Amino acid sequence: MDNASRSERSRNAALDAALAIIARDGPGRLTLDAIARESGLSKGGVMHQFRTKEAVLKALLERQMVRFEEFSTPYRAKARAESENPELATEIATVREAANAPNSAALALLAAMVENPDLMALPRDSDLKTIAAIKAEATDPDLAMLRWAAARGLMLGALFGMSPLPRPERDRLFARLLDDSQWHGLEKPARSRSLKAGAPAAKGTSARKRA
Amino acid sequence: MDNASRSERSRNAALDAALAIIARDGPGRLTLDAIARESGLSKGGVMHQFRTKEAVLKALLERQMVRFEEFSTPYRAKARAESENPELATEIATVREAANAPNSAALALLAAMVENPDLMALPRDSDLKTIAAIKAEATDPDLAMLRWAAARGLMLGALFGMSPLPRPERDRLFARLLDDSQWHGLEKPARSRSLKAGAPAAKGTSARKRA
DNA sequence: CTTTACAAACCGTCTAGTCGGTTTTATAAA
DNA sequence: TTTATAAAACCGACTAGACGGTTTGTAAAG
Repeated sequence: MDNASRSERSRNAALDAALAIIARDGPGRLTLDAIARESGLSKGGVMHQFRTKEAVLKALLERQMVRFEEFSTPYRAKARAESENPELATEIATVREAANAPNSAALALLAAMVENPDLMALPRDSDLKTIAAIKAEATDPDLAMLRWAAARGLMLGALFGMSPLPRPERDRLFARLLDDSQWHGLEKPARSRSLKAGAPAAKGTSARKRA
Repeated sequence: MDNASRSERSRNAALDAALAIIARDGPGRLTLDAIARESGLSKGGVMHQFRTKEAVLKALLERQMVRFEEFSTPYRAKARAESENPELATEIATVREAANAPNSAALALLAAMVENPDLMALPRDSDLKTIAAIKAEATDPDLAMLRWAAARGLMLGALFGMSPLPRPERDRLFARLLDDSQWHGLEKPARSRSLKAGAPAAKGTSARKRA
């Protein structure tokens, strides 16, 4: 095997091992020795591929972000044709993917946060763009943000073992979040101040979307 | 000072110190020596009150849970008179509190997760009951769960520094989540299960999209 | 022959937990 | 109140091991 492939194989083995450890034992147990043990490499081998532990976390974070982009890009292409809010739909579907994948990106995020909070800047910047895109396409930006927040809440709950929602229920909730037609009842135009007390005109105000 | 008070004072000092350290330096920096330094106690004093580090985390988690119950109980009493979904309203308001409090329960949760994921069982059990109560009172349980999930998403995003939502926007979103009148447009009756006696059974098997 | 990938022993530091000893509080007999 | 004794709270030096990272050595690729 040539050197490039050999290196990549080792790097991936190390990152896979890191994910497995975080998922199984928690981010506090992620050590370089543990990575070496779990991956089958020696510690020297790991350190040859990553000069520091922080480099491992950074690489892990970047790899996971790439993977989710590989999922979201084709999804977005399809969603643009089918959905009223393709950016929101893409984000929700991607987050659903993260919730269902056993070794998700969010685990990497958690480990990064523990070790070095600065690493969070990477996903945060990407989030900023996502949020802007979601708001830009929405008739009711706040409602869009709430759908986005709900997706995140479901994912983080599942990931951290916090919310004990069974899988089928989670799937059902994600499906409802994704379905634009289920949210038209309460959209409020972007620029109007809150009309809490007034006549809400709940049912039919939604038809004037782009149809 | 009598022994009981002295002990409690020391225990609280240690837990306060732990929270401060997590908030300031991150959960990775939480060590027994750091707790001793920050609290003014000696290492031996800390170890006398808590036999292991895990015991510290457990006590911290439990204390924070109690505190949030102290917030939520009177809120629930008021909400029962004012809201259609008092359990949901209470939970959303409590989660908002956690998002805004500088030394939140969620920090303790984070530290526990890092050190020993098994400790998450404590809040998980409490969550189970909350979820059941929210569903029981809802005309549209899935929608209620989504409002609940959105609140969690907002809180966790703020906590982890993940979502860069500015404070006023977060407040606005929480307010909308809390306001029952804003969610009536899309409620769907609970699926045919005897949740509420005498509830008019939904036509057909499922929640079909509204035309 | 040079460079790259990996192995394994090793180093200094940090951390959880221990231990013998000291001070403070509790109990109660004188 | 005083004094004797025990128990609980507290201290800080110490230890064994884990940790991130380095160094030295070896085999394969180029």
